[in-house]
Amino acid sequence: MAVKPAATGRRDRRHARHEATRQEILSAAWELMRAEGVAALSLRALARAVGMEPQSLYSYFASKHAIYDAMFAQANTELLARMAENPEPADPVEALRRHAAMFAGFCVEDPVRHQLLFQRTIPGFEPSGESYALARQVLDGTARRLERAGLAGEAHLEITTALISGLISQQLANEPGGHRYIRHVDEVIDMYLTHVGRPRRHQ
Amino acid sequence: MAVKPAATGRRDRRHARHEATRQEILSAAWELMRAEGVAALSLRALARAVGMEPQSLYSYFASKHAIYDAMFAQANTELLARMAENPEPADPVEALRRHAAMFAGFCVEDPVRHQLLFQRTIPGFEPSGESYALARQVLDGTARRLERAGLAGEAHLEITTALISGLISQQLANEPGGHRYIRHVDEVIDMYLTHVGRPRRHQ
DNA sequence: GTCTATATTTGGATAGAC
DNA sequence: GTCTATCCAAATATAGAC
Repeated sequence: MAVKPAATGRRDRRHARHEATRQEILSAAWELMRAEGVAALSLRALARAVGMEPQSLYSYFASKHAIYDAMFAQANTELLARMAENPEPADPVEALRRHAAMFAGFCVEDPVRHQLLFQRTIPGFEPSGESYALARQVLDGTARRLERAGLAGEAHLEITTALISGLISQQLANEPGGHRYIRHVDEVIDMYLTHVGRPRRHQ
Repeated sequence: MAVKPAATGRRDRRHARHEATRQEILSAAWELMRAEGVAALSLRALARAVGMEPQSLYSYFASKHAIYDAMFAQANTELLARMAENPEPADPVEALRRHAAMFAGFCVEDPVRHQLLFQRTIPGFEPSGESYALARQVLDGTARRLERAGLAGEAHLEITTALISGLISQQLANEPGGHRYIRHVDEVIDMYLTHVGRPRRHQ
């Protein structure tokens, strides 16, 4: 449907402003969550943080779950960007190690984000199909790297993600901010490679 | 302080009745949690479940957190009992495998209990010192079995618990009720034993 | 797009009669 | 120990004026 250029420009500007406010709200939501915990996010506190009345948030998000969903999508997009910019060495095993290290770093640098993405602890929240597709893309990226390192198939994906996510969750639970557990990520990957008969000493 | 036998008997009966009601409340709380989720427990619903007014619960527990704490202690006590009754073979490696299998089974058989015990997702809830001591006992039992299998020291405890709990949490997140992940518990233990130079093939 | 006003539900907790 | 009555605070969400 065609519109007059002038009207389009005005509409674009309005749209851009709307988007900017949305982002502002999401930023404040992340900050609040980090301070108070994932479950403690409330529309009241969020509105106060951005200088609005709680009701005005409904001009930007249809519900509280819509905010969670936008955050879920945002976090997955950020992770996909990290994956894209993370150098992928020609050596597939080294690439796998780098990927795992990047992933672990991403998870532990923001516990609240990790909780939102990988633990399903918010009662009643289910990511939308659109947002879930992003999460799926992340998993596909991991699967591709595993395949290249000779670990094709669901079973390898399941076990390796379980082992690495075990290190991550223990790190977050017992020593947030540290690296006592996740420093063993490379070791665990090599251990698994050796275990399945693709020995490859850690360099 | 001495009391008359008759009075003592009456007090004991009263005390027993009080204890029984407490247990009834806790049972209902577990049931509700399993149905609605850990975070969704409310005093109103709990009271309705046991046929009381919400306010009457305060005769049995000082607060909602006190209920969580009692449940936390109860679950740890149950786990300690399982550990005690679980046969401990003379062979320390086999004993370790059995222990891990029992632990994994305990965790996945009740996701809500697992969440209460091992994920800290209830905002503001911290187990009391008394309850925490029980959790500590559980960990000590694991450490003792690791030591006997030649895995003394904090590092081995950290890594093995991370790996096994990774399998458990993936199991609960992706296939609750199944065993696609936890069936690899023995394999992971053997893999780790081999990795640290205590090779011991799975029987 | 933002506000005021308000609806509705729910939460945890206390006081005091019985 | 249990109830009625209540409090207070907070939650999400809607209607309608401006």
